[in-house]
Amino acid sequence: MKAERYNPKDSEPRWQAEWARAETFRTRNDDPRPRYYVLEMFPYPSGRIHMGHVRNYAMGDVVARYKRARGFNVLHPMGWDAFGMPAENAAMENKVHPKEWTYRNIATMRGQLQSMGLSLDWSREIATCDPSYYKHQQAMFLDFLEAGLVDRKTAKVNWDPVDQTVLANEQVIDGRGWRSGALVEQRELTQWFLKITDYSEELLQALDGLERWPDKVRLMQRNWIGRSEGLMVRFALDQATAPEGVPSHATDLEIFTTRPDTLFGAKFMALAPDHPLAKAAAARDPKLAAFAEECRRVGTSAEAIETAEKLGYDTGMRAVHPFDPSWTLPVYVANFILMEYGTGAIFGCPGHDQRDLDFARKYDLGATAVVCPPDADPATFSIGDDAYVGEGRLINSRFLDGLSIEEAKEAVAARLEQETLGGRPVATRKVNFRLRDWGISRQRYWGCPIPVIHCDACGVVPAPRESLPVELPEDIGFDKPGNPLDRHPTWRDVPCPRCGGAARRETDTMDTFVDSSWYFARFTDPHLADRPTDPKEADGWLPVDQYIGGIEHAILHLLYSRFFTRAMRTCGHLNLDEPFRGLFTQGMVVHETYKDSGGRWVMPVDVRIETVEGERRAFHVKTGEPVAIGSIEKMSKSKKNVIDPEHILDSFGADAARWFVLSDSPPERDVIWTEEGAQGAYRFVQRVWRLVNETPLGDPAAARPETLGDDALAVRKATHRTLAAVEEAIEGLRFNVAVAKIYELANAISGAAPKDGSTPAPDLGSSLREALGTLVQLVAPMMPHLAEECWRVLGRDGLVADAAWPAIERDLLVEDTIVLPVQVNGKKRADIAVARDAGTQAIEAAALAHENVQRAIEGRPVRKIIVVPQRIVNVVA
RNA sequence: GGCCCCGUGGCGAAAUUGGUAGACGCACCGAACUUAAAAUUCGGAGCCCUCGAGGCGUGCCGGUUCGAGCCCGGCCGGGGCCACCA
Repeated sequence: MKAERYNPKDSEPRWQAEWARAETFRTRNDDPRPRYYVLEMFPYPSGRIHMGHVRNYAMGDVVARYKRARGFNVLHPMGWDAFGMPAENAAMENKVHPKEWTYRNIATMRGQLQSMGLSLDWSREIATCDPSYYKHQQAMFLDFLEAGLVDRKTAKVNWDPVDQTVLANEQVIDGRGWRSGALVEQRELTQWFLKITDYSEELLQALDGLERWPDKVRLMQRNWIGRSEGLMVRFALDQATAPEGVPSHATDLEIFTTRPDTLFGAKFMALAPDHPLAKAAAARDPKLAAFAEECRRVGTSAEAIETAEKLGYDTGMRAVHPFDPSWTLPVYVANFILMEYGTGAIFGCPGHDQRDLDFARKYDLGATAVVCPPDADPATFSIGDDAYVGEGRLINSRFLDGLSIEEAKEAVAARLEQETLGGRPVATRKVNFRLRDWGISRQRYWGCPIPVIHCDACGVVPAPRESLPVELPEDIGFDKPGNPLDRHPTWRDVPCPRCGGAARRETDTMDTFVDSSWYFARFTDPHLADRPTDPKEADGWLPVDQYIGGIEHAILHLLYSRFFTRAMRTCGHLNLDEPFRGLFTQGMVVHETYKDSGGRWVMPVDVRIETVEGERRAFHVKTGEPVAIGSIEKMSKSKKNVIDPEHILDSFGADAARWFVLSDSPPERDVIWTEEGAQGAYRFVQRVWRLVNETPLGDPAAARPETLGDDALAVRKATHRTLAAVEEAIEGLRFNVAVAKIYELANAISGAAPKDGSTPAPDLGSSLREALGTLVQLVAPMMPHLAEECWRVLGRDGLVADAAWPAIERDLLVEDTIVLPVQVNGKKRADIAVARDAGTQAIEAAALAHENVQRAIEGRPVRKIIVVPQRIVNVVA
């Protein structure tokens, strides 16, 4: 009964059609079973899926199918992060409308994903560029506006003068726009901000509760939020030195410090070039103005920071030390002070801050040690080339001398809080965050319009709710740079909703990160017309039980979503804090690179690998010429080391592709795509098919005999051991381990089956039948089409996709006799077989009786025997 | 500069979380089947040697322990994130 080879090209579309027909993966909100929400980060519709998608969605699909089998009502939806710049770039390059380009790509990619056989509920599909989606986003913007969560303020941005748009920091390369190549300018623009900083403390604290998130991601977010505790201290300005034109109220200079303990080591003050006091001084000092301009020009984005010299300009002003009216400090403007952090001003303590020390050495400002290391002599300790930032006790600090750093911080805060300057306390305790508000204005067309109207008389007026969605106009052109919305008078010019006078729409659109900050909530009830969410459904499904995506979103997308969920809670759209209970960040798919003799990159499809004299060699398939094998890199068009999933799905089928990206590497690590590995996966597809078709099983109607022979029992034990192991591996998202365990079961089955094709004894036959059924079910989450086909061959009812996960017979997991390794002085010398419940004394006796053990002891007295039940015996002699 | 992660056969890796290191796969070697190849099946394989009931072995050095891939300290190498954050 030789079976035909399994043909995925025939089988896969058939089962996909069957699942669609039976609505197998349609999820109903009124299903009473416990809920489980699996979500993979939705794709940007760039044109075609890539291997990263295949890996991401294969993982999510394993979880989704496994949880379905375990009896959960699983929500596993898919959508499109469909707004963004590539659509506009395509419009400019290919004269195709962004909308048309985007929807065409969605159609292509939907087809590709469907050919992967994913257990998705396509009835819940959403695209963020669809007015039925962004309508609600606009409504929520208005909600946030009313709730005080939106701000409008000026901020410095990277401005590309050629493309006439704002660029994100990542889009500025060596000070030039990534598209236009034009020198980027720093511009002050009035922009919309979402007040994520209102939730700084909460977003930080709640990280502790995200136990099923990778520590790495939590740490990255913690650092990004960047909480620091310190003191705001006001230094009086020495009025004799204050230049004219400094506003009379600016009698003091406020700084933020985390090291108030080092106040007696202060040598200078430094201001950001944009600090109001610096600007006022610059107004009367052309040289200072030129210096500040120079600082601005260099900018802070580039990595030139590493090499940038610490530069300062002495304003001539002096600030009075808070603990000594006779002690004044020079006030510099310095290029390394950021206006955005703290107050844009610092006091410099060269002794205990390396940057301050560098600055002080350059301008000869001195350095006094005020913290003495525990092992140093306070009388002689001084600062050399390195600032001292470690623990110690205070010196040279008057009333602080002898205190620890913590005690000194407290003492300084306590005293300065009591003192006043101009009627207000000199110092206040303050928690500072690195996190900034989220600027969402983009000068682009292909994004969600910000629903406000600008009226000369009334100012900023929200678009009336009944006018939503503010839809993007479709009659636009990309022949000129800049935002087409700006050049579209019939769209832009509208009457003011308040006074009826001439007004114009906001032409900025929202950052696309806004779109992806709530899509997971929309999936819970995606066709709701009047509200973004039904809070009952959102609360019922969320938080997402398992979210899977790339580590590149560790900060922005995941932090924005955490903020957005809280903002939505504030506005009554749902009632929870955290969107994602479990987060998994998967690794990339990487590939070798190839170069021909001319140094040109060669695509993997044009390369043939051979082993010549035990060495891997590559040749060009067309010319036959040798090709150099280069390093393994992330798949990229520029290095041409890209494998098109479509090609793989075509030649090996979806099951083999899925199986391969799940095997080998642990899912959080990069997986190397190799032709051999893909073929290996395909071989396993065929092997399972052969096992199911060709393993002789005897009469299918025969009942399993009461007593099993050794070989039949071994098969049953292997089956249930594998079942337990695979279950644990999938629960832990350790798909590579699950794959390995499945191989072991396959090996056990082929090892136990009669080699000559003869009919096995009834006990073995029924054990093998059970083993094959279990194998098919274990394989089903990963290779669903093959599994359905095999399920039918085995004569089982219905779809394996609907079948309940097999129950483990725990009795089969425990052995009556176990083999224990015996060590002598930590080196393994023997194995002994003992009863599972053998007592310590019996085990010790058996161990000592073994001749290998006796020989290793060499007649020395046995000092101690350690018996670890079920594990090991160690004889210490 | 700060913070963090990772180093195990030729390769990807596994190791019940302190208890037999190298499961499983890829590549490789041998055998069977075949006119031949592919496919398939069976078998081999960490390294070293004097081939033994042998020695060595999880980047390197040291420590804790009956016992360390796993814990602690210090190096070396690779990678990531943030980056003048006061």
